[in-house]
Amino acid sequence: MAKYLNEFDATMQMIQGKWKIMILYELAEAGTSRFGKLHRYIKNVSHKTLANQLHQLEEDELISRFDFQTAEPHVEYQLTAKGKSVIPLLDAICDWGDTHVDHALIDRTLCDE
Amino acid sequence: MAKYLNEFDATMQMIQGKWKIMILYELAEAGTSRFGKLHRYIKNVSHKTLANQLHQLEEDELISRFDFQTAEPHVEYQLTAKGKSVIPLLDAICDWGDTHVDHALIDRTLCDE
DNA sequence: CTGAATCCATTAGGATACTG
DNA sequence: CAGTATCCTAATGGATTCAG
Repeated sequence: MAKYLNEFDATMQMIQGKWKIMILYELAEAGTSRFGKLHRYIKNVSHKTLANQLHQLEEDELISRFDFQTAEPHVEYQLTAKGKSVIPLLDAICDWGDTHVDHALIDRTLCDE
Repeated sequence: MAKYLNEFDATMQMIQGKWKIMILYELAEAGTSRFGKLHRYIKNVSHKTLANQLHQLEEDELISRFDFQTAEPHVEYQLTAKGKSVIPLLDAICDWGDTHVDHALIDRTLCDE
């Protein structure tokens, strides 16, 4: 059981972060994306914070980063196998919220898009 | 999709907290427990923090609190139906970690019991 | 375009002491 | 026993600026 608790914490560490789910979902949909594209897609995220969250996701091996090494900087991000495997778990968390969370409480801050 | 993201955040809010999973798992096993018993079961948690987390879980309606109103203070906590429904989700998070998290990284801080 | 560095506000959680 | 109040530290994330 103590073993499981550590794995719970480790998993939570990987997926918690204000914008991580949006990054993961966007990469799951688009397949691949660049820093600027993610920044435009995820409105309201600060430049620094997006860089931080991408770096954490990369450290946890949920996403991979490929630098094209051209004169004009060009970096692409995509899900790793591990990253793809976590998507159904995120879906499960959303689904539980869908049926158990009071919707009146969460209709306040829809992404302004 | 934005809808789902809000439900993800709402769910994460409910289950994130350093000791919440231990509280929920203990109540799931024991059925009911008192403040002091939880404090003895969950080693290392501070008095104040345990009180905080119990209060949050109660606000989110994952647990219920019954005060016996006797001379000698006596309060019992137990899972609500909503609280019971979240246990399989917590299990799913643990299970994902079990198969996808590097065990070398999490064997450091087993609960010292 | 990508990203690192600095400064700042907010929050979670621990230590401790106090109340009924 | 159960809970509250105060003080303190560490970590998260935003605003902004600098660099390659």
